[in-house]
Order: sequence, then C-alpha cells, then structure tokens
Amino acid sequence: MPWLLKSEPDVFSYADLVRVGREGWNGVRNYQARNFLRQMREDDLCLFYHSNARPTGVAGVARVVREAYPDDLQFDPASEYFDPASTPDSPRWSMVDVAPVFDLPAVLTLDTLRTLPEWQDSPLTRRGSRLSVLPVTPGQFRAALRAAGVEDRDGLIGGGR
DNA sequence: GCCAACGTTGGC
DNA sequence: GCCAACGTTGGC
Repeated sequence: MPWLLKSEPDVFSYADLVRVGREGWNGVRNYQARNFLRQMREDDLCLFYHSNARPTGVAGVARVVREAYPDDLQFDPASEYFDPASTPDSPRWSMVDVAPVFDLPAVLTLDTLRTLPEWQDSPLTRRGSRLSVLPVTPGQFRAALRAAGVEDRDGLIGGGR
C-alpha cells in the first residue's frame, strides 16, 4: 500500500533525503500516525509531502527500506522527542527507514491535489487534518503521479487494485 | 505571524 | 469519564 509522509522542508526536505540516501523516520508522536508507520511494508512507496512550505505539496517519491522498529529518540533524554513513559521493554513509538526513489519535475501542489477526484476524500485535503503519516490508495497514487507529469516507469505505479 | 482545528493533559 | 485548558499543526 502506498503512503504519504509529511515533512517541513525547512527541517528535512526531499532534497535532503536524496542527499543522505536514507533516513530514519523518527519523531512521530501521534498514535494514529504511529499505527500507520507500523503497517508499512518494505518497498511500499511514499509520497514525500512538504508542509509549511511554499508551495506545499508532494516533492518526490520515497520507498520504505526498513519496517517499523522502536524510535530511537524516545529513549534519548536530550531529545525533544524523549518520552519518559516509554521503556525499552515496551516501546511506545516506532519509526521506519525510507530512501528516495525519484523526485517530481515540479512540486505537485496541494491546490492541484484538491482538484483530483481521487483526492476528494483524503485526510490530506480534509480541512483541519494534521495527520503526518497517512495511507494513500493506489488510485490516489496513480492520479497524483499522472497529475505531476510522471510517466509510469517499469510498472512502478502499478495497475491492480 | 495569525489562527482554526485538532489531540492531549489533568483536575475534578 | 467529562471537559476546559493548553500545546501543536499547518494552511494561509
């Protein structure tokens, strides 16, 4: 299943992901988002979304390269993501690792996404939604890449479901 | 920088 | 278990 990951580009952009090659997606501190992280499978594709940006929108596509494991920051007292209530025996928060796949020719803006029929009923376009990790249907994924002008390469976008 | 919407916290 | 207060998210 494809996903969407939000990141503030001032903090960590898609270009940063390309630069580092691979990144641990830690610091998620919302239960719904965490539960989605735990459902991610290796090689699942992710739309990499820039929030709090100009413009806001999808900047590239990433891929899950390691499935959920305990978020390292929850045990680090020096981290702003430290959670004193979490223990190594039963970690409360999870993270995955992601790697870049390709960037989009231009940012696929939120405004454009809102025009796509497939995206009418998504937590992303729903007013007031703050979910930072959310599932994307294959139809939404295909429609997004099509709107971004990306041709299907090697059947990446897929046909089924 | 503003502020609406939302999730979490904590007193009761 | 309710709900007011508070902090955060994120578009604008």
